[in-house]
Amino acid sequence: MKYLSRPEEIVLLAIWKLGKSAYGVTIRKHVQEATNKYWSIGAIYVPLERLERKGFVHSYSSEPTAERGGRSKRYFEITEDGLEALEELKKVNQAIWSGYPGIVSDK
Amino acid sequence: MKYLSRPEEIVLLAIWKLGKSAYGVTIRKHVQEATNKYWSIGAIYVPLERLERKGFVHSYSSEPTAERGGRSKRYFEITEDGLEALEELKKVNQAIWSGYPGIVSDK
DNA sequence: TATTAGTTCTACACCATAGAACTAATAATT
DNA sequence: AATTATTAGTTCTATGGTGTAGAACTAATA
Repeated sequence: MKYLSRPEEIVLLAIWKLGKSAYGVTIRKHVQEATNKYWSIGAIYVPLERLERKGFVHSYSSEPTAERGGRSKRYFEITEDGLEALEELKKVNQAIWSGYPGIVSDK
Repeated sequence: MKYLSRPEEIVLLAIWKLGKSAYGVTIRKHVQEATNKYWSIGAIYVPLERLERKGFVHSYSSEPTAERGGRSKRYFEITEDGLEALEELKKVNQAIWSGYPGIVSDK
């Protein structure tokens, strides 16, 4: 299994953390805060599209909300395969970083 | 500063860990063991080339050794910029993974 | 001349990233 | 009430860069 690219990893983790409230705008906000960097709109939506095509996330449209501009949102949720990919990635990360200063390997 | 791609991260960490003995073949071996996956020759050397172009590593040729096929090796060493990039990456990794089960954030 | 350790080369599909354009809702204006 | 402005949100698309494979090449000893 190929691993996820870094943007895919970052976006997928954001979805995992956001749970039920994961849609384009909240994901982007979360990612920008976590990485402390500007992310363009495309830098979020393109990986989202690819994650969905690969089966790591699934999306559905909500009802519009009754606020100005409150159009229907496209919510994302992580799939079983997505969870597995995260576990796999976690293992690889721990393996490659183990021994580096400031990294606690929890065994 | 853009982050390193994943192959670049993996290869750079391998160089860091290998220290004085980092050259193409040992790097490849180390990376394959750490990730438990097959890596083609190009999958190692191309990122190496790019890391050098970006100033994260530096390379030099050794004297040939006196063994069959023992031609001169191209050793790699991590630069100051490379070390900084690793520190930056470590921070990003900790930020995006914090809160995920099985991750110890050492604060 | 054969064999071996090691590196260079290169091709191509896929990915990263930016941001303009589009959509569909409510609010303001006449 | 009809029209226009504003807003939240998503879709689209272009382009340069990256990921990955492995064949070809090189330079040493057997």
